[in-house]
Parts: sequence; C-alpha cells; structure tokens
Amino acid sequence: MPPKRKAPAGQATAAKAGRTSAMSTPGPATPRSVESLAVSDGDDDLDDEDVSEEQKQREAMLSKEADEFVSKFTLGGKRLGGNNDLGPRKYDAATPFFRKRDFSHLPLKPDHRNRPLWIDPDSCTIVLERFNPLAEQATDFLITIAEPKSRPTFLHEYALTPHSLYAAVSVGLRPKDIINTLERFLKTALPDIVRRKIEEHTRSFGKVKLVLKHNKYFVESADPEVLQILLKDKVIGPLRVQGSDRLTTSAAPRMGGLVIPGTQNAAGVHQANLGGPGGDAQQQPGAAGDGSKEDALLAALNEDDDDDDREAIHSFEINEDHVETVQKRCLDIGFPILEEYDFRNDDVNPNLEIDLRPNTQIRPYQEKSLSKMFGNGRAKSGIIVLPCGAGKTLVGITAACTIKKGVIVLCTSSMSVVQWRQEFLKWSNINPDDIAVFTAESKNKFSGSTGIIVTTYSMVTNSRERSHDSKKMMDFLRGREWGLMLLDEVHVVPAEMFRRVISSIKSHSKLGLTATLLREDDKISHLNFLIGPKLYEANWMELSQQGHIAKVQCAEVWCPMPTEFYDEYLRANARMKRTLYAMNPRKFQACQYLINYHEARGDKIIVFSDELYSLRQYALKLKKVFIYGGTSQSERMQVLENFQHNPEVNTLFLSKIGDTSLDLPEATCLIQISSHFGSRRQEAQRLGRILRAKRRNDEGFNAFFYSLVSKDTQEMYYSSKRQAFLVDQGYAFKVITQLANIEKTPDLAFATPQECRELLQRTLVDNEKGAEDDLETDDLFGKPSRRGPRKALPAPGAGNGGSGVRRTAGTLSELAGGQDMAYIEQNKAANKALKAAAKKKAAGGGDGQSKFFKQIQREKEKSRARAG
DNA sequence: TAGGTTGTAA
DNA sequence: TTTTCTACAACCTA
Repeated sequence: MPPKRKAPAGQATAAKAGRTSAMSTPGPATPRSVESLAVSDGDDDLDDEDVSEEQKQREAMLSKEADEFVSKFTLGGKRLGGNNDLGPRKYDAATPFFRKRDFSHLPLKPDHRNRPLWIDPDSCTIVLERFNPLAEQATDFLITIAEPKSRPTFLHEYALTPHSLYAAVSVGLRPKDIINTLERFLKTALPDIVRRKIEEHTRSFGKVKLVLKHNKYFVESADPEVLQILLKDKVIGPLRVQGSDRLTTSAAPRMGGLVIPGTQNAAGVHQANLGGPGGDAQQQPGAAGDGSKEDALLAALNEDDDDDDREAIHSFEINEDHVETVQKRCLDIGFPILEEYDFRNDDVNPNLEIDLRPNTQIRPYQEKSLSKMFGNGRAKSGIIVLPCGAGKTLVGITAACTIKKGVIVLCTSSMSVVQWRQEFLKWSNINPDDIAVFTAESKNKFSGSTGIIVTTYSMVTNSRERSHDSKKMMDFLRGREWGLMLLDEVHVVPAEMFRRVISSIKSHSKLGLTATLLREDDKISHLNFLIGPKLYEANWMELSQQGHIAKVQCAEVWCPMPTEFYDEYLRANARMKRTLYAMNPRKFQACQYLINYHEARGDKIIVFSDELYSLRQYALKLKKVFIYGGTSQSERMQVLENFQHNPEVNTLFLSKIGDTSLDLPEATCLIQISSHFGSRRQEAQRLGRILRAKRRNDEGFNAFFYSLVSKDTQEMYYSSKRQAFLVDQGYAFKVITQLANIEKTPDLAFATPQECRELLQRTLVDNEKGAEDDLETDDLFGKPSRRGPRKALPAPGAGNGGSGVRRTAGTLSELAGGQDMAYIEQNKAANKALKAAAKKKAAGGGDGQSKFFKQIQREKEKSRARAG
C-alpha cells in the first residue's frame, strides 16, 4: 500500500463540485489572497491535512535537490527558464505578454485580484495566473474553450481560435456560457471584439451532427433552419436519401444512466440504469423549453451533464457512401459536423462482453477526458491528448468498455499491437478469444459475433499486393461496422497514406489518442475533420506534480568544438556537418561523464542518436550495447531484456528506432547526442520515454533528460526549436556549459589533442567510404576495405574530386589503418560480450559482426543508388 | 528462417 | 538561416 492516503476519487470529485459551484460567484465569496494561495497548491487541500503538508514539503525538497543536482554540473552556466521564485516584480505578472501593446487603459474590475484571466483582444490570447485562487477552475474552463499555447509554472497562455471554440461547443458549451464564464474570470470587462468573435465562430458550430442509427447515417440538428440550409446546399442537398421527405424529429438524449466504468459512479449505479431514462427519452417529444440556466456550463464542466433543457432534434438521412463528402462540405460552408454514436440504442450491432476488471480505478484526468467523450450519453468522436506513460491505453480501453461494441484498434507498429492486446487482457475481462491481432504474422479473427481487432495502420492501408489471408481479413474488416475505432498515436493519421484508414473502415465513433498533437507540417488540423475535435489535453507539469508521471529535469549541455573539428565543420557539406557535430569529442566526453555519473547513481540510461555512424562509434567506444534499425529482432529482444534485468547493463544506445517502434523498458535518464532537425514531436516523444518510470514516487526521485549540443553549430538552432514544445509544457531547460570535474572521469576518451585529431580523421575517412565506393567496384574494395583499407583509401582520397580538398592522402591513410584495427577490436568488445553471456548462437560473435558490416554495406549502396 | 524489395514518413 | 536521409513494416523469395 502506498503511504500516501489520497481521498478516494469520489470524495475528490465531490469536493471539486463544491468548489466549482463557488466559482460562479468568484467575487467576495472567495476572498483569499494571492499570497495564501500561492503556497497551498490547491489540489490536495481538501485531503487529510498532514498528507498534503508532507507532500508539499517533499515536493519542495525534491525540486531543491534536483536543482542542486544540476547545479553541480554547472560552473558558470546561465540558466534558462525554471525561475522558481518570482522575486520582486516591477511589472505585473502578465506584463511580458503585452509588451507590444499596452492595455492598461482597460479598466480593471474592482475585485480583479480574485479573477485569474487577462485577455488580449487583438490576438484573442488569454493569460491565466496560475497562482490565482480560481486558477484551477479557470484552467478547466480554458482547456475546454481555448488552445493551450504555453504552460510554464506561473502563467499559462491560451489562444481562442475557431477550432478551439468549435471543440468547446462540441463538448456541450453554448456561446453564452463561454461569454459569461469568461466575463466572470476576466480581470477586465470582456472586450466587445472578443465577444463578437466568439459569437460569430460558435454560431454554426456544433449545430450539425452526424449520427449512425440503425445502420443509417443521419444528419441531425436541433435547429431546423440549419438543416434547411444544408438541404438547399448544392452539394449536400442531392445526397439526401430520397423518400424520407419529412424531417424526423425526436428528443435530445441526455446522459441518463450512462456510467463510465472505472469511475466511482460505476461502483454503485453500474448497469442498473442502462436502457432506462436514456431509452425512454427517445420516445418522448422534446420537453424542450429554454432552460438555459447559468449552471449549464458548470454542469458541463463538471462532467455531470444534467441538462434540463431537452430540445427537439431534426434529422435527415444520407447515404453512407456520401458521409465523407457531406462532412467535408459541411466544414467548408461553416457547419462543422460532429460525429456521435448513440451506442446504447444500437440494437443492430451485437454487444461485446467486456468490462473493466473490478477494482480498476481510472485517474481523475482520465475520467475527465472520457467524460468529454461521453458527455451527452453518446460517444463523440475526437482526440484525447495525454503524455506518454499517463495511461492513454487505459483511456482507450475504458472507452471500449463503455461502448461495448466491436472495437478496432490501430497502432503504428506490430510491437504496440501486441501490447495493446496485452493491456486489454490486463485491464478488462475480455475473453481472450474475442480479441484478435491482425499483423503480418498473425491474421486471426475473433470467434464470436463481435470482438476486438488490433492491427497496424500499414496493415490496413497497404496498397501493395496482399497475401491471401491478408486480403480476406481486410474484407472482413471492411465488411462490418465497428462501434469504436481507437487510433493510437493519432498524429500519424494526417499523412496521406494513413488517412485512408478513416474511409476504408466504417466505425460509429473514433477516438484518437496521442501524446503530442504536433507535426512539423500543418496537417495536424486535418484531424479536426478526419476524426473530430480535441476533447481533452492534459498538462504535463500538472500530471507530474500529482505524481502520475515522473518529474523530469531537463538540461542542455553545450559542448564546444575543438578547432580542428570546427574548421572541418565549416567546410563540410550538410551530411558531414551532421556527423561532425555528433562526433564532437567534447560531446563524447560529456556523454561519457553523464553515463558514469548516472550509472553510479543507479539510473538506467538511454542514449539517443539519429546519426548512425556516431551511434555506433559512441556505443563501441564506451562498450555499451546498442540497437538500430539493422539489429535483428532476436538481438533486440536480447539487448532489451538485458537492459531491463541485467544489473551490468545500464546504458543502451538507440537510433531513432527507439522513438516509435520499440517498447522500451523503463529508463530514468536520457541523453541525446544527435537528433532530427527541429522535430518537436520527437523531442517530446523521447522525453516521454522516461515519464513512466516507476520509481517516480520514490523519495527524491527525478528523471533526467540531457541534450548534448555542439556549440556554435546548427544544432543550437535545432535544439531550441525542438525544445519549444516542452518549454510550453512548462519544462525548464537548464543550460550547462561546463561539467564539473569532467577531467577526473576515469578513462576519459579523447583527452589528448592527438586523440581528437585521430577521431576527426577517422570520422572523415569512414564517412568518405560511401563516396569512395561510388568510384570503385564492390568486389575490389567492398570486403577488403574492412580489413585493409590502408591500401584502398589513398586512391579515392585523391581521386574523389568533390571532397578531395580536405586533407592530404598521406595523413588520411595512416590514420585510417589504425582506425580500423581499433574499430574491430571495439566491436568485439561491445554488443557481442552480451551475446556470449547469453550463450546464444554459437556463431554469434563473428556472424554478428559480418552481418553488421553487410548492413552498412547495403545502406551505402542504397544511398549511392539514390544519388546516382 | 534470413534476406531482399518496396513504399512511406518526415 | 533551411532541409534531409534514415528506418520501418509488409511482403516476397531462396
């Protein structure tokens, strides 16, 4: 049993409801000073006093400890972000956000101190004071109506955008709710321009819904006029199914007896109510009325959708073939269409026997995200954004358990397919026969009339020739209707290929899960109409403060480049530049130092490098295991297994294979030596690798994330770009320019200038080989070059016009010889030691090595083929 | 069972 | 200050 006694979810929610109702009268009713609140964190404050006090102290201690830890490395480095005390403020906290314009003429409300929001009327940027008494409630509200832009510790910045407003309406807020609540939270009066913007953008949003009922698609709206507009539209009108002349009318559903499993409600009410009020409601004409109470918003925010006003609903039928066309068209003409699945009234598709295992309690934020999805008793399609390790899978499983219909799960790799299935078995009582995987290896169907299929995107989208089984399976998938489509890592979907999934498989509702709704192109917005609005986005910092994910210390280590390296760097082409700044000996030393430090501390360390050459060099030189794309499946398993359980193996080197396709054992320290341009997503994903660390609740535990950056190179720029997302999430990157006592590291590599020069030459030579092979035939130089490059190299060095400028052939050959000897020796020492220890594969050592070289060879050839 | 090919993301 | 190559999954063959 964990020592901390948290209030059960039930109490927490009740407490929350209490506070929420207070929020409708924020003024004098809650006269708490800013100062008093800044201290109490406001989350556990209704819990047992001792516990929260203890908790707080511990957190303070932790953060201090962590700070000190990083400072140990820092000699004179300047710090970025992470300013933990605000100090005396000359300006108001929000001042920086308004630098360009001055809104001080906007009159403050008399009780502005009790109100947490500022707004910039021109950009519709909202700034939230996190230390304000109402910050909690305001945060809930803002997450619903606005796009989080940046959420550092004290000030959060949100933007009101058409899409965010669209999402707000889709989870049940009405424009006037939004306006009224904003008015309440704002320190100033809500500017007219913003009010108009909200009205304008929400007018048509959420008015049209796409509902699948009895296997027929209906376009539904509470507003007959809107339907008329659609029917008169030149695209949509003709698509209406003829014969259904009258608009069908029924009553709006209400949440009724719907209970999301795993919530504390589930315990008592359970299924008793299913089919109760909800079912009846369908028959009754709308009791309607304009019961627009002010509390409606609070209710919506509060998850209990006890809407009193039940409006009449009008709908017309459209053919299923035209759904996509209609969806697109609706978006184009300003009536974005929502997809909803009235699963409780779906008696056509068989029910699936599935429930969460008893005693499974989902976490508050998971519940919150699901309540957005099931807010009105139906399943809304949309996207839930949770950091890795925060339990995305469980959210998906709970959704499946709520809907209880056929489910199709789409993953990015076959690895995660297996995991999803395991998670389903772990968390739910699903019959193992009812959950099947569809991958290259396994093409089983479930035995019953319905079930769960777990597969990969590429399996479904594959446009190439299919194997016979695969074809049969696809027909099966296409031929039936799914209650829920779970899209794991949904940010991949906007890619041209993957979006085909949406159209090729018919599902009543779609739930997208992702950690980072980020792409470097702008296609992420496509998800809005491909799947649905973003239903929920968690705040990383908050989750980590609450102990759901690990606390992470981020640091960027600046490694100067030795002059020789820098000279080469300046002259090199783009490709070589990348290699050079990864191979920077100072960086290597930093890496070595950090590995030493953290291994001594008992951390499990993962080192990432996108640059294969440097990945290998680092790993071999440091005698650590590594995995890259060419590592065979069995070897991968072996290495991972060892990394996880063998106390001797604490450091693992990974190529970008580790970003997506490996299920990494838990690590507690992460070092990046080279990374892919400015991909924020990659950075976030990598950070996510250490978030799930189980030790997070141990005393004084922190996870560590280092980016090693070669100073004065492009890396600096990329690095800042990559960090943008994490910084927005509130992570502070500390800059370390000097690692204290690095020179005392035992066996510090490249400590002498001579060694550095050798490294440089070797790097240049090795990466020149590809070019060399361009001119020579493989049989001559391919194999021999591994053993005796001494002979082979001088010629290409001189003969290769493009890059021959760099150095004299003499030096080059000299060093190259030594290099290869060392190389082979190291290679023996590295991964293979592990192999021997595992006493697998008699031929292991030599075989692996030649395989390794073959792989390199193949890659070289490939790139040459492309070039030529 | 390994190795090669292709298509695709980013 | 801009961009890129690497690597994966599926499928096929010897």
